[in-house]
Amino acid sequence: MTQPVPLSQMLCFALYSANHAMQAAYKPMLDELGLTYPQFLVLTQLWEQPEMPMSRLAAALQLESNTLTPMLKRMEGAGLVTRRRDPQDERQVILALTDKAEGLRPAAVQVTSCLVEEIGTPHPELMALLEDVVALRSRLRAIQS
Amino acid sequence: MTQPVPLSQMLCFALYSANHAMQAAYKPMLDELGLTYPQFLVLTQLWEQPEMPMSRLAAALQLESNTLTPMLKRMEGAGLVTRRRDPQDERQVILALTDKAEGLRPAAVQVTSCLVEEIGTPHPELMALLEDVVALRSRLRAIQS
DNA sequence: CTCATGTAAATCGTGCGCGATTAAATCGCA
DNA sequence: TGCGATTTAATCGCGCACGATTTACATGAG
Repeated sequence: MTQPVPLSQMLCFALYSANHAMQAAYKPMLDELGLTYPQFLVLTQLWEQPEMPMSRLAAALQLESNTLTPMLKRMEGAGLVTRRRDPQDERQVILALTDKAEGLRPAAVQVTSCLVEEIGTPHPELMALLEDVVALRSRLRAIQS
Repeated sequence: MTQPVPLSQMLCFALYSANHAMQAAYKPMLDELGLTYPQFLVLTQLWEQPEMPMSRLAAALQLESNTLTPMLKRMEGAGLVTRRRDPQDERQVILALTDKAEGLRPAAVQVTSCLVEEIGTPHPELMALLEDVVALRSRLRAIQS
């Protein structure tokens, strides 16, 4: 059974390329806000809760300090977040949204709803797909092999 | 309507993080073959058709020369592919699999079927998810905004 | 034949992701 | 109280992705 499965029928490639297509679809709108796609995801989390330790953000995004530290420094440089050490535990860095980032929130919400509209798939179907993708992610994370 | 949708309910983040989880699940097995995840996708295409111009590979993976050229040079250095100019059209680069890369094919097929097993989702459900993700990708590519 | 047009790859710069390591602060236990 | 173990960020190196530009080659209209 060394029968080749073509790339077009591999779930891993479908995810890979759909993710790229999603980023490409967001790109023109995020460009206008001066955000990269990962930065947009970070802000989405912080718009939910505007102050949190970096460890919490890392858990939410499933990213580590080697990715987040430089990214958050760029965002700090862009005036989107502030970073300060927790006085109670100097190991931790507390992130907080700036007013500038708060100001981007309505536009960002528009970006997503605009994109959902452009995709054109009925909302219930999108939610069903969301659940399936989240379930797959859970099973993948459970592997650890 | 600037109501925030939480990150956990955004399809874009589900795709983003599921893609990362997929790459992480493949990683230990690809490490043993000495392949990165994108290199594995390139080989999957070339196992289907062991010789093709770079432009064709680029179309299949939806990547461009600025990504593929350095990656294929690394793969050439690793003895996985050969690169030569098309004598009929010196602009084009013809890629071909080496025997070494052909030799990896059975192991690679095992990798994927092993992973499908570990995920544990019934095959029909995986195929249904594949179709849904592919359909989403099509709609995203159609946007162009 | 010539030159403008077009096309395929390569190059350059920037921003992720992530493995591996390091540095600093805290914790826990004798 | 002191000291090893743990935790949290930061740092370093490398390999994608991708926008923008450049170079080499091919093509076609005049």
